[in-house]
Amino acid sequence: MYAVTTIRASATPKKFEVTCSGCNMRELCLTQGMQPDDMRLFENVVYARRRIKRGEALFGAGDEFKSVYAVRSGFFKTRMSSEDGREQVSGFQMAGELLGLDGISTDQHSCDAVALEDSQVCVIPFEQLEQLSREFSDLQRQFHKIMSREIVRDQGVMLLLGNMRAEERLAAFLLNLTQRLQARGFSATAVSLRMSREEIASFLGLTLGTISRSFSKLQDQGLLFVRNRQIQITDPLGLQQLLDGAP
Amino acid sequence: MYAVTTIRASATPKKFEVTCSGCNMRELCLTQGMQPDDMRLFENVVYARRRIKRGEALFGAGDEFKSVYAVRSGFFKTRMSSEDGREQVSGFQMAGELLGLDGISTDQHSCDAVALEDSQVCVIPFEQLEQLSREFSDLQRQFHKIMSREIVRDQGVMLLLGNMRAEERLAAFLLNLTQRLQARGFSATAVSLRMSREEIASFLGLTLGTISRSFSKLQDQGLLFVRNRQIQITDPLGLQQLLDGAP
DNA sequence: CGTTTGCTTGACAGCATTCAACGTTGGTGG
DNA sequence: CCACCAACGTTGAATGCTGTCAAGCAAACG
Repeated sequence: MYAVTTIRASATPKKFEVTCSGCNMRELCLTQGMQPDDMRLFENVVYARRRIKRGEALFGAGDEFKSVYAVRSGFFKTRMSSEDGREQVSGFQMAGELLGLDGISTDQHSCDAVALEDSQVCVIPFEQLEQLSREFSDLQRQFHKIMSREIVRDQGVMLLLGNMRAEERLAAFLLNLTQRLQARGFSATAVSLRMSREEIASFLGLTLGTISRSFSKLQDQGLLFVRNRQIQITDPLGLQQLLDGAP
Repeated sequence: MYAVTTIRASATPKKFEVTCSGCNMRELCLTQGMQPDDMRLFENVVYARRRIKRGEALFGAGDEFKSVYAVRSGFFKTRMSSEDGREQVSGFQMAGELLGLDGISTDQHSCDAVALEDSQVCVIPFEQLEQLSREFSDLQRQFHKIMSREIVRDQGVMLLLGNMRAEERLAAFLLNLTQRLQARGFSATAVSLRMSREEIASFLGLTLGTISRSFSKLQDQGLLFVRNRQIQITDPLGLQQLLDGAP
């Protein structure tokens, strides 16, 4: 169905000059709500960065779990597969979001994380994260919130996959994407998709053809303009109403 | 689609004599891997129990989040809904499993937890859980593993909802159920379902009719016997192969 | 014993998949 | 700079799975 081959990024972490306190994602990341002094200590733990080239994997299913990762720049997808080889994109991650939380449960990652464009992540060794979060309750609380948010997010996707039809799924996907982009200072109406139609399809439990058709239909309804991976949302409320009101 | 009415259980926590160290679910619960001495301290936090009658809610979406709950006996479903009223069962929980983790992210529960039979839960005040897990790394680690396991579980459901056809979904559901029951000392082949066909359908993103048909088909294939809510699995490997091999 | 609820089954319609053909884009090398 | 190729995306037609609706039945409950 999808290519199983996975190119691994070189595992060499590099040290950069950027700090958590100086990071413009700090209010969306683990450090949210931390005291400046505590953050200084946290920076001693999160000193390593890793560059991941487009198409390379940050980690793969089965890899030993040692760290979680905060996306510093770029864009990722996570992809899981069942024993028989069925694959599915389980999420898309952008700057400020955490990757690797799946690995805690078994000390092994259960999905692949692949960069959709050249990216950079902060490496957060998990042992040390746990240790620090034993000392700083702000950090502990924020970490728990992030894990919980991931649970709630996944359940939202379950609702989407279980209840919505193709157009609604795509609308929900686009709205979610634009909301997250907006929180990062980007336009809420002009989106440049980083993922292929096939990846969107996989994430939404549909096929490439259905996604393409759904884009066309949303465009015919005057809700957006599609030009390759450039999406111009002309009627955000209309998109939203696709989900709220009666179909 | 589904009834929205939710009867709330009386909020009176009761104290029982049973301790964590004496609980037969201790190896499946938060206390797994804890030292006996630490467990004693933990018991001072987890002193309250709540009885929930069949059909009553342990908590509901929007309720303030104060505690997580460990199922001591009985059986629950969690149910979420989107703004427009679409509902979906997001999971079924049995003894030893944790409820309420969704509430951490926003300090409000985002789903309902409803007892499918008369049940009993241990109330674990979250503030105190965080405090204790700052002192005991075993507890901290176990809690993180449980949250991570929930993430992985949800992603497994996403894969099911996104990729499988009706019979496969039902097979996967039954296998998952029997595995969990087996881990609790019950038979892996004789299952007494606690949920209705409609609840199974909602969980699997299907309709009541399709579930009923799928049960009949699995029975016709000689994989199991259905008699109301009593399921006798006669060919567990065959069920498993439904998922592994080519459909 | 009657009523209600839950479940099964049939017929039909609809939405998404499948398969295939065609068009477009972007990258590569001449 | 252009030509070519491969990957990606769009669209059409036919198939098939699942949803919908309704009828009938069984089980549970009072």
